[in-house]
Formats: sequence, C-alpha cells, structure tokens
Amino acid sequence: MALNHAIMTALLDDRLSGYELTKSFDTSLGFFWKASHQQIYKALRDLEKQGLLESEDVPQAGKPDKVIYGLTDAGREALEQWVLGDSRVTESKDDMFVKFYNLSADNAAHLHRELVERREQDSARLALYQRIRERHYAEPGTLPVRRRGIYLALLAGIRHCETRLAWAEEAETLLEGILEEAGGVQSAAAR
Amino acid sequence: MALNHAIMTALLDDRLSGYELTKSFDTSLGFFWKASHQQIYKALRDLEKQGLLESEDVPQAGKPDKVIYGLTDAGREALEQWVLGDSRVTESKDDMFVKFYNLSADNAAHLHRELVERREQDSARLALYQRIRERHYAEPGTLPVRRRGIYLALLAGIRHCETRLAWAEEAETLLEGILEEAGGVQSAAAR
DNA sequence: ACTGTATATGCAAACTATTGCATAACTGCC
DNA sequence: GGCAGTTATGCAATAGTTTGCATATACAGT
Repeated sequence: MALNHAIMTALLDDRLSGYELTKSFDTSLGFFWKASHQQIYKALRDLEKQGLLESEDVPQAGKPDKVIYGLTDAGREALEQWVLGDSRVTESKDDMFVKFYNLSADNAAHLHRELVERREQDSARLALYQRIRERHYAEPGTLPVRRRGIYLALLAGIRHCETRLAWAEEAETLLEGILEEAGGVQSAAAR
Repeated sequence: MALNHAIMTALLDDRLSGYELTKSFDTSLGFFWKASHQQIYKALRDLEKQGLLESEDVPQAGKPDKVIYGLTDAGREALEQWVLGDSRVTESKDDMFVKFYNLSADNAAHLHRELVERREQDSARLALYQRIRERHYAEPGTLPVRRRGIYLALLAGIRHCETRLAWAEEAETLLEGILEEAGGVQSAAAR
C-alpha cells in the first residue's frame, strides 16, 4: 500500500498531526496521492501500532488539542526498503475522458463546462507549483540529493498541468466548433 | 461508478464478450480506466441484472464458448444521463513519484531502473497511439461528432505520454549526476 | 505425451477508498 | 445569544479494487 508510505514520506522532515497531513496532502504530495482525513487518521493509528510511527499529545490553547506523529527508526528503515521495491503502476482513472468517448451535440455544452472548470483548477495548481519552484527549487543543481528528488516530482506536476491545459484549450475549441454547427442547425430549424 | 460506464461506453459500437472487453481495456479506453477481468465479468452480470445490457451465448468451434453483451435502450439512456452529470476528479496515484520524495544516493540506481522501465512502456504506448491516430484520426475535422470526442481522448493520451517521456529523460539525467557523484565519493574512499 | 500459451469465465477473501454521520473547542460576525 | 466557519478527531456502512485461486477447451511446439 502506498498511502502508508506516502504518509511516512510526508513525515520525513516534520512531525505532523492528522489534520496537518490532510491539508498537506491537498498540495505537494497530494498531486500523486490523494486521501481523505478518515483514511489518514486510520493509517496513522495503524502505523503507530506497527511501531513505524510514534505519537505525542499536544495540548493547544485556543484550538482543540492535537496528536502529532513522527517517524521511528523502524519507520525510516521500512520506508527505505519500500522505495527499493517494485512500483505498481496504478493507472489513472478519470471520468471525464471516458465521457469524451460519448461526445454528441447534446452533451458538448456540458463537457465544455466541465472542461473550463477543470482548466481553472489546473491553472491554479500550476501557479502554485510554479511559485514553489521559484521560491525553493530555482537552482536544482545546488540542492541536497533528496530535495532534488522532490524537485523532479514538482517538475512532473508542472509539466502535467501544462500539458492538460494545452489539451483543454484545443478540446474547448473543437467543442465550440460542434456547438456552432449544432446551433446553426437549430436556428435553421427554428425558421 | 465509472467502471460500469466505461464498459457501456466500450459497447457503444460493438457487442463484446468479457474477454474482448478485458483486452480492449488494455488499449484505448484503458488509458483512462483500467480494470481486471474479474471486475469486468462481475460488472457485466450486474449491468445485465439492471437491464442496461443484454447478453447472448455464442457457441464457438475451436475455442471455448463465449457470452457477448450489448447495450439495451435503457443502457444507452443511462449512459447519456451519466455523461451529463458531474465528473469526480479521481486523482491519479503513482507510487513512483512518492518514491522520488525519498531520493538518496542509496536508492538513485533503483529509481533510475524503474524510470527506464517506465519510459519503455510509455514509448510503446505512444507508438501505438500514434499509429491509431494516423490510421483513423488523421483529419479530425471531417469525423462524425462522437469520433471527434474519441480523437480528443486519444490526443490527451498522446500528449500525456510525450510529457512523461520528456520528463523521464530529464529525471534520468539528474539521477545519473547523483550516481556519478556517489561513484566518485566511493572510488575516492576506496583509494 | 508434456508444456506453454491463448481463449473464456468465475468465486472468495483481503484490502483500499468513499460517504455519511458524529463530536467538540473555539473564533468571528451580526 | 445564535450561527457559520475552522481546527481536530473518529466510527460505521458501503462501494470499489486487487489478489489468489479455480476451471475448461484447444492449438502449437518439443
């Protein structure tokens, strides 16, 4: 399972609570592995039971108390071993592309809307990643080894967003063409 | 659930058996939705129970008999309605990128190997998609509407592969740099 | 004859993910 | 004083996926 390993990876540098992990999974690492808070809290308890994480209760003023987790030596060791194993190629699953196989004059407008929405999300994410890149990864050659790995992942995220954005523009243009054709037929029929 | 809808989508034009669907899921549609044969056979039976598919037993000589499935009118209707609903953005999950967050001199060689393997797979897939494009989608403007949707999906697959390939090359170069540094340190230490 | 590969289908257990609901402390706003 | 929003954690049911196993026919090569 990679959720456990993704969580341990997020804890490599910082000791974090479930809540903080949930939010950090929305940004950087989350591009490659999404998880809900229910999954994360459960995984944290499991990993602690296995001795790969240790927890500490942190009372807070002005906020509910929290539990922060950190890697144990066993956890670090297990993570290193996991990296050396085979990756399973979990293919991406995306409703929207399947929908494109069903394109018709009737649903082109709907797909166009979904595309615009998706494009806005990708734009926002791309902007975020580019900010991170400029601030923290401007000169990858000078970074310590592990940071260079994170740089590569970030770069993959950036490239991926860019590709999707360019595709979305093309797709929107093509859909608009279909909508115009259909519109023309409709107004002709309306006469 | 999109597996059911992906299956119905694959049956839009053709009546197929579970086995044929399993194989077709390895190619075109499979880029956006992977499924094992166990999943597919079960989904087919469920969809038939719901009246969205109909089946027919086809005795074969020289091969085991098979059951082929086709969309019913209710199935076509359900599929059209599904397309008009919201897509859930199932984020992609990929072990390998998580592993890059753990990059070290110790695992760089391993990640490099995985990368090369991945690149070979992407290359093969890209070649396949480009052949399909040339043969069947060379002039997208002249295609019927639904085929234009499939063209867009295919294009997304092509772009995606190209992006990953370009990234993999960069990543390999960076990893080779790390391996050389580590190699240098080792030979220095060996003296 | 034996082995491997392809065709063709399926069950059952284990694992992973989603959805709905629940609790509780505190902040800021009207 | 009430209500919405954020922080913080969790249970339980359902849905979906993977893995391991199982069966059976037939062809091609050794």
